Amino acid sequence: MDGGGRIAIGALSKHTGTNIETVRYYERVGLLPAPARSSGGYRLYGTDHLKRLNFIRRARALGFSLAEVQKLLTLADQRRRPCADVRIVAAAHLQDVKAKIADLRQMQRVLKDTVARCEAGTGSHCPMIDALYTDAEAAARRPATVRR
Amino acid sequence: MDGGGRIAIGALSKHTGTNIETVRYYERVGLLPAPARSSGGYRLYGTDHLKRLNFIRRARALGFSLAEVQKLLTLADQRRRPCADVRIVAAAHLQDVKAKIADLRQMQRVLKDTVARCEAGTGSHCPMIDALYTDAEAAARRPATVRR
DNA sequence: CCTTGAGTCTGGAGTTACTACAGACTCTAC
DNA sequence: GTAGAGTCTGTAGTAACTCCAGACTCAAGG
Repeated sequence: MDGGGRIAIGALSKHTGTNIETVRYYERVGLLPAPARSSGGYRLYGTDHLKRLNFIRRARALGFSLAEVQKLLTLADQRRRPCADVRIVAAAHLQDVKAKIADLRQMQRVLKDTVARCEAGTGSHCPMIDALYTDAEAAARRPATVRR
Repeated sequence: MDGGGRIAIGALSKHTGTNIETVRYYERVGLLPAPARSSGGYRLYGTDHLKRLNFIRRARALGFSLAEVQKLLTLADQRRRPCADVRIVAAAHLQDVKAKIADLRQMQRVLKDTVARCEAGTGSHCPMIDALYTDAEAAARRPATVRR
């Protein structure tokens, strides 16, 4: 059970839906252990790599940063009751997600309003541009946790 | 009315809540026009710069990318009815924001569930770790438009 | 006039999480 | 043995800043 699947990087990539370059990137930054190599230097992965990579992808899909994924993996690696620690990481991330949703909803509200005024307006100037030039009220107030 | 406020970068930075480095960055990438200089090479800004920088910050606070801000500024600069064009940019961005909210809500749901199971669980293994190792159902399904 | 301390200058590197090459090499099947 | 697909390394690019070093400027006080 030490994983002897012996698959090349392309197969691993396909099985996990991960870009080949991304797999190598994960290895470079230490998320995925360096696999065995063929005589010619090809990476050969086992089932343990497959599992670990799936773990990473799922955590990423839930919005965990690579640093958080690293933490979770470390916790998962040590058998003895990491559950409380895991919960701390996950709960913190959940708070993050909540804050982002709140921010985005605020954006959405202002955007909707302004676009609506834009559609209604028949004047010579644009309500959207006006808002950006002169409103302090709507935007620019909050730090905005969400980055693009 | 061609803006002769003559303030240095630090003052501009304070007035707009923008980092000094960010102001220079905006100039470098062409969002903010290069201001006049003092004899010693200090940047000297006028009220037009102040207005433009405020525009940029408000648009950014609404989640517009710098490329979008660039577009909006160009549209704002040309007097003749850019409102329809502005609305196109803003509406597209609004769709973006909506999609991100949907994604984040999905994340939030799964995270909440799993954290809750984590809190309830008294067994020896962690439901969060389990989910990441074995669930295909919850995560990894959607491409996730939101990046951190 | 000189000094001092805060402000500003430039250029370059670092951040996150990848993605995209180029040019060389390997592997497999025929 | 050769063709074609797969893989290798290393480097550079993306977005939107942020930070740093080392040099220079500016305004006020003595």
